[in-house]
Order: sequence, then C-alpha cells, then structure tokens
Amino acid sequence: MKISTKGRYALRLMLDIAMHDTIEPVRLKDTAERQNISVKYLEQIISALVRAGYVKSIRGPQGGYRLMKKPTEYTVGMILRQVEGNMVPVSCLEDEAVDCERQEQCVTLRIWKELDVAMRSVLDKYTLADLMGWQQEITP
Amino acid sequence: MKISTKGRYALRLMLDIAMHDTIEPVRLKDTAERQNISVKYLEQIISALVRAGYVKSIRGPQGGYRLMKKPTEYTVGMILRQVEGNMVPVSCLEDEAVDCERQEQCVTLRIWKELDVAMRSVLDKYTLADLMGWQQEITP
DNA sequence: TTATTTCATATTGACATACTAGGAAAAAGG
DNA sequence: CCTTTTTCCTAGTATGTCAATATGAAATAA
Repeated sequence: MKISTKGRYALRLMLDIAMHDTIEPVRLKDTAERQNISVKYLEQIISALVRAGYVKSIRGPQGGYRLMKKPTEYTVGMILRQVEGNMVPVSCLEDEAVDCERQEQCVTLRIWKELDVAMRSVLDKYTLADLMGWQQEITP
Repeated sequence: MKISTKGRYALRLMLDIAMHDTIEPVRLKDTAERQNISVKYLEQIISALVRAGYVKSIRGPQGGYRLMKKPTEYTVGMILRQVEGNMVPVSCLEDEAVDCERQEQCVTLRIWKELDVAMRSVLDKYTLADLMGWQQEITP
C-alpha cells in the first residue's frame, strides 16, 4: 500500500519543471541535479508524461521540457495516475476489472469504495500551483 | 498502491468469524469454504491476528477461532495494519523512517500527510460491527 | 560536424506477492 | 492409548513488481 518512487519522483519532476519554466525549457540534467535523481530514471518517468500530453519536449542542445498547461490545471492525482496506473486501492475498482460474482454481497467493497473517494478528494484537490506556492513560502 | 489479498482476506476472515460466533469456535475449514480461500492461506493470515491478540485459537477437534473482543472494538484499519504493515502511503511517514534531509523543504510531504489522514479517517471509522450490519441487510 | 539533448528498449538484482507443501503439536472422543 | 481433527510452524516456489542502469539511436542547435 505504497506510492512508488516513480509516482513520487514524477510529482517532484513536474514541480521542478513548473518552478523553472522560463524562456528556456527545463533540461532533465538540471532537474536531476536539483532533485538528486538520475537522469536516466527521470527519462523513463517523463516519457509517460509526454505521452499523456502533460509536457512537451524539445530535442537537441538547448532542448528540454516545458509544461503544456498552466500549473493550476494539473492535479496531483492526474500526475500520479499517469505513472502509477489507476491509483485505486483494490483491483475490484479498476475500470477493466472483471466483476466478481460475489460483488453484490461483498460488504468490504463498500469500504474500498469509500477509501477510493477519500483518496481522490485529497489527490484531486491540490494542483501544481498549490505546490509551487508552498515551495515559494519555504524558499523565497 | 494496492491493498494485497492478505489484507482483503483478513477482513473477510474476521467478518466471517464474527458472523459465525456461536458456542462453537469457527473452524478455518468452514471459513475457507464460505469465502472461497484455501485453508492453508487462511492459516498464514490468521497467525498474524492471533499474535496481535485479536482472535484466540482452540486446538484439536471442535477447535477453531473466536474473537477476543466485541465486533465494535475492531476497526477495519486495525485489522489491515496487522497483516499489511503500517498502511501509510509513503515510507517517509513510517515511524521507523530515517528522516531525510530534505524533509523540511519537501512540499510533497504535505500531500502525503493529508492523504494519510484521509485514509485513516475511512479505515478507522468502520468496525466489524458495521460490516456485520451491512451483511445482515443483504442476506437476512 | 560535433556536442547536446531527448527517445526507445533491454537488462538487472532485489524484493514482494500469492500461494502450496509437509509435517509437528495439541486435544477430544472412543 | 489411538485415531482423527484441528491449529501451528517452516520452507519452498513461481510470478511479478520495483528501482534502477545500460546501450545506443535520433534529432537539432551552433
């Protein structure tokens, strides 16, 4: 019941890009240094975010990555779901789940559903913009 | 980010014992049949619950298991924590966590903390007694 | 043409998950 | 005492996931 490094790093990566979005796109090399994560691992993580259309890449020298939307438009949940998969607490709640025959009588399912709602309510409440604000409070 | 079968089965196991608590203790053989889980796997799961003092075992013929407390005294979270471990969403929040040097500047930690609170609020709100009530509504 | 960047795919080692297997220990009933 | 039924304990095993590293190709700015 843990969020993987991929998910946690993805959030820090997106925040790092958002915080350093100037005329120049953000290079993974720089993010890697600032966040203390290997470039190679970041490459893997960001590929999912590129595929999702969350960031756009510019190749070659002076290349890098840039956000496609405003920081207010990325919730934490959106980012996690791209790299972690669906983020539901039990597979019974997955869209592709074959519904099991005991589902109607399954009282534990009520718990999992409510847990799912509670998790979403947190993860979809905050956006990158919120994280940016907090970050600026700490390191002005 | 999934609850394992062990956690889910543990909850069904405890509910099954609670629902069939009569003069006779509940045998795993019967639970296994009702819940469609192997006796061997249930044995493993229940050992953690015995160790925690949640159920008491009676060996030999006419043996089985019995709850140590009233169903109202077991929250879902308590049961899950025994078999799944601490149930916090990131290891930074574990009691034994070596606190990382970036903790003070870590804005993502705020998210994880709030996620943890939200999860607890659901998992510690419901007890076995609630589950029993729901079950009885469905199959009177 | 070279250096710098992203892009794509494969490989690795460690660990976790979801079980099954085999037998020992306890105890009730005859 | 003996047999059967139950829990108890340890080990094994197949599969998968995690957390990376490694290798090299493709694009592009200067």
